[in-house]
Amino acid sequence: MGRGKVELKRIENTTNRQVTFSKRRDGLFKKAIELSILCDAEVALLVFSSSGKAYHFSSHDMDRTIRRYRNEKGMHKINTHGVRTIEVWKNEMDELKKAIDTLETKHKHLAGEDLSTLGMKELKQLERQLKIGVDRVRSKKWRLLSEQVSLLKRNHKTLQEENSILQNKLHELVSEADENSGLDSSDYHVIQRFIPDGQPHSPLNLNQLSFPSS
Amino acid sequence: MGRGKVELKRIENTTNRQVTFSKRRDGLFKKAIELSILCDAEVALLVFSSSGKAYHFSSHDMDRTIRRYRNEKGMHKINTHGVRTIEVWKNEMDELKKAIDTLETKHKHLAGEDLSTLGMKELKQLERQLKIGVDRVRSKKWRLLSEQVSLLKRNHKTLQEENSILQNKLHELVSEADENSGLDSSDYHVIQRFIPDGQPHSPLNLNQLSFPSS
DNA sequence: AGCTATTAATAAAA
DNA sequence: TTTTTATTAATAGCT
Repeated sequence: MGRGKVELKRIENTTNRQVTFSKRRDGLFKKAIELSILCDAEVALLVFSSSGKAYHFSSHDMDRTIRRYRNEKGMHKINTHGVRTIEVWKNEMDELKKAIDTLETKHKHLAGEDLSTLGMKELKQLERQLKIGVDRVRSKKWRLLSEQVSLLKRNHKTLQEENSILQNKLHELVSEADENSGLDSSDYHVIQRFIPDGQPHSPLNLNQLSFPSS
Repeated sequence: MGRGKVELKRIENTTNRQVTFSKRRDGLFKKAIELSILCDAEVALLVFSSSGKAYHFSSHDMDRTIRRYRNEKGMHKINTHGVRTIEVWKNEMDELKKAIDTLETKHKHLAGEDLSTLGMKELKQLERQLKIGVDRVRSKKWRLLSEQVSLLKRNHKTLQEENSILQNKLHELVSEADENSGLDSSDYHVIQRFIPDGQPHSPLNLNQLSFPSS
């Protein structure tokens, strides 16, 4: 793809070789990038010119890709060096640290901090996410509250029933006493004061209930 | 270089993507080999397909090239100060993992997931946090939008000014021509068509503007 | 996997 | 180095 074919062997003319290196290096990196994007592949490329200059590309994280490569090979020959073990540990640590960084950044964004790097698109997405979060938290709060209320109602009903039974029994006792031992009406009224009238104490600790403000 | 151009973005059709991967992968490795031979360069290439299969090439020794890369980056970590025991490493790892767990849990809570372990108090706090986040994101969005709008306005004003200057000049020219060479009224109307009437093209690329939906 | 119509890369020249 | 141009090489869409 030029004005003539080229043999696959070292270009002896130095200038020519350098020019060709520049062009083909650019082409190679372009192709590497295209492959990684078009085909969703993980690609890492390292190039050193004969003069010693370094060029590199990695679609993901270079260390991660190298690690992945080493793991592939490592399956074959486990721990021949012993040094590798430490390398592996280090790599794992690096990954964990990176994961933490990512999470912390996300967390800050969700808290509305460090937003200066975000564009309108990201901000909109973030707001959507936050709204979903708020909605879910609210619905969970509501569910909790409903449970507590229905528990209260059940309890209340039970108490009312118990209460009316107690009232009836008390009335019976008062009537019996009235008939059998002739107490006067003032005594009756004293006893009446101890009969609750439909507002019993609740055994529920009301401090455990807290109502959402919205 | 095919029967049509291809956008630089992930190929969505799976079959197509796999076929393209095979072809371009072969092409990429061929190019890498050619570069290393023709230009006497040290090249290392690692590729993982999206399905996880590994492919690699290195003109010299892979580990040597990776080492060279790490040296360039100054990645040579100083491991000279004392030998760390495995216990210490483990502890550090565990701490990092714990930190990740904590962050992930928080993250889920902010997304409104896994709320079952939370009580009303925590839910209220969470909601408050989320609201703060939403407010901040919204205000950031608003600031961005305002900037975009004021940019637009400035631009618009400039254009209007330019426009009226141009219109005046055009009118002057038309008047002169009218007086000096006695054009009839039909000619004048032809010229009139080229006088813009206050709705100039904007040099701003309006696609760069995105307005929040709320 | 092969086969072409096309596009992309690039060798040589300027 | 960079640009241009003539050729060769790579490959996208089909079969």
